[in-house]
Amino acid sequence: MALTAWQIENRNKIEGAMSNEIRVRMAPSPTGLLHIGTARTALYNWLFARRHGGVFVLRIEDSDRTRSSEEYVQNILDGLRWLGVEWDEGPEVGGPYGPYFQSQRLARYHEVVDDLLARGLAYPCFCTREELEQRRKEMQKQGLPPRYDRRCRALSEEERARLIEEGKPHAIRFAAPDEGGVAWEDLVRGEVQFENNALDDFVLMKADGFPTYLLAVVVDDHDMRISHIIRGEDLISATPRQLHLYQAMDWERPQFAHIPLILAPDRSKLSKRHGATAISEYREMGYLPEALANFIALLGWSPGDDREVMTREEMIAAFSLEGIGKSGAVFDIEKLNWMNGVYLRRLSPEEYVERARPFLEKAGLSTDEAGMGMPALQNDDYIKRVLLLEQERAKTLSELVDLVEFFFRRPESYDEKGERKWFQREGAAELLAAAEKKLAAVEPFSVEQIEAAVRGLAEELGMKAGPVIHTIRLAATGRTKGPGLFELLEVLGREEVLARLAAARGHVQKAAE
RNA sequence: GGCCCCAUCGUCCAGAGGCCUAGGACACCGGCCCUUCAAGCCGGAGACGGGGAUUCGAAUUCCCCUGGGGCUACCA
Repeated sequence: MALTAWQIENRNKIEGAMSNEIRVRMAPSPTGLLHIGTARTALYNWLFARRHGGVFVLRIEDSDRTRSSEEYVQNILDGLRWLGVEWDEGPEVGGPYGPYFQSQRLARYHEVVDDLLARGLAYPCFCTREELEQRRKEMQKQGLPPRYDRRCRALSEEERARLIEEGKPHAIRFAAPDEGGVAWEDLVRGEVQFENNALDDFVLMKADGFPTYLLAVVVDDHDMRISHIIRGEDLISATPRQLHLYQAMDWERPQFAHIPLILAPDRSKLSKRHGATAISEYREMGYLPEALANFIALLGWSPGDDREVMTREEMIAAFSLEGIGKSGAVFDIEKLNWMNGVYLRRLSPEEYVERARPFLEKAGLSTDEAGMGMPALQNDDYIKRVLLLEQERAKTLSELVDLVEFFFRRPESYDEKGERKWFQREGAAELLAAAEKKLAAVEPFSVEQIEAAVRGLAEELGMKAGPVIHTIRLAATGRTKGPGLFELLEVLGREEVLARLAAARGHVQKAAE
């Protein structure tokens, strides 16, 4: 761990001589999967940096030793990259202000704490968790705000030395001012102020030698020369304490912008119990990253006009902190579905197929395992044609699996309502038999020829085209909805179509007995 | 409970004193198109939480109430 105060001061003097450049950061803690809300905050920071030609830093706040995990770090990195939120400095890309993991910056936090300790702005606290917990309960019972009673602040130097000598575990607390107040000009909310007497002597360094969030963010944001802190509203109450630290260290404080939270339909903070909250889950559900990013960007921000579907470049050009609203936004998956559909339809055929294919493969639909006994159908071209027939209907990539399943598996049953309507009709079996015969003779087996044949058949039978089409559709797919019948039959291929019609005819006859 | 934040259609946004008989989008309803479903197009219903104040004039400013939310850890 190479960071020392001297090095940092020196470096800042050299590099920072005149860099009031915009530097923002996202500082997730790897204690869970990348959350929708975290991702949106990252996006806003990224957009802000790009808009102003600044730098976007990613820093991993793994100062909670017990809850952080490598697996989550990877999930966060992957999720951000997938969304197209690339960081200029941070894990795996490095940068001049690293390391970008708080667990690797321990010496620096101790350095700061020692400085505070030496100046009497911090003190060791020997209270145990249990003691603290009990006192908190008592205070609450008495209707008092549960603040630390500062008893260790009153300890004499001798007592402190003795307890430390004894090896008694202790945390380090900040000696917070109890008079006056703090205020800052929040870039989205305007002036926000707090009274100091509502704050208590918060912990800077835990007994395990790891910094708390409050200490680590301030030190890192300062060391990494962060100019703007754009973060969730849930951290608004952490701000006054951070401000006190900046003041204690005599560091220039950054600008703050607290963005509203993303809410669940019941208007509470979006959490696991409301369903999918992780970016990776949306990825698996088949949402396109550009659609998801576009959608979450609009949750709390607007370009100022009525534009909604926007490219990355348009968003960058239009982004501003003024465009961020103050109230929480409910995550409406219905609208996401719509927007994802828009993006899906706008994809070029090639790109669309490329993105959709993995979902079919995962479902086993493009392999022999599908067990359809249709080896000829497993080729590349077939999959492409199948996928293309559903491009305008799909809302998500994973939904495609169901939409397209009948192309890989013969129907084992038929849609109930459809069966009643089309199969239980007078002459249904005969109709299917006639269709078989007719389609057997179609040459070539193309959309145009198939259409001509089917319409011709209807005419010969003295029927309208509709019923004939619907009956054949049900026989060939087992369903009442889907792509245009002629297109669908062409892709399925003559052999398979005839087999399915025959099977359906058998089914109808059997049911009639 | 205490501290802090917020408040326009069901939802996401526009609206920064007269342009608002409040605009767009999703969802919803109806119609068109059509072999179904989707897509697309056309139309409809749908909101300024309440009360004061300022002003010639308020969705827009101020105050109060109400409602919602966040925080209140040796988590971040």
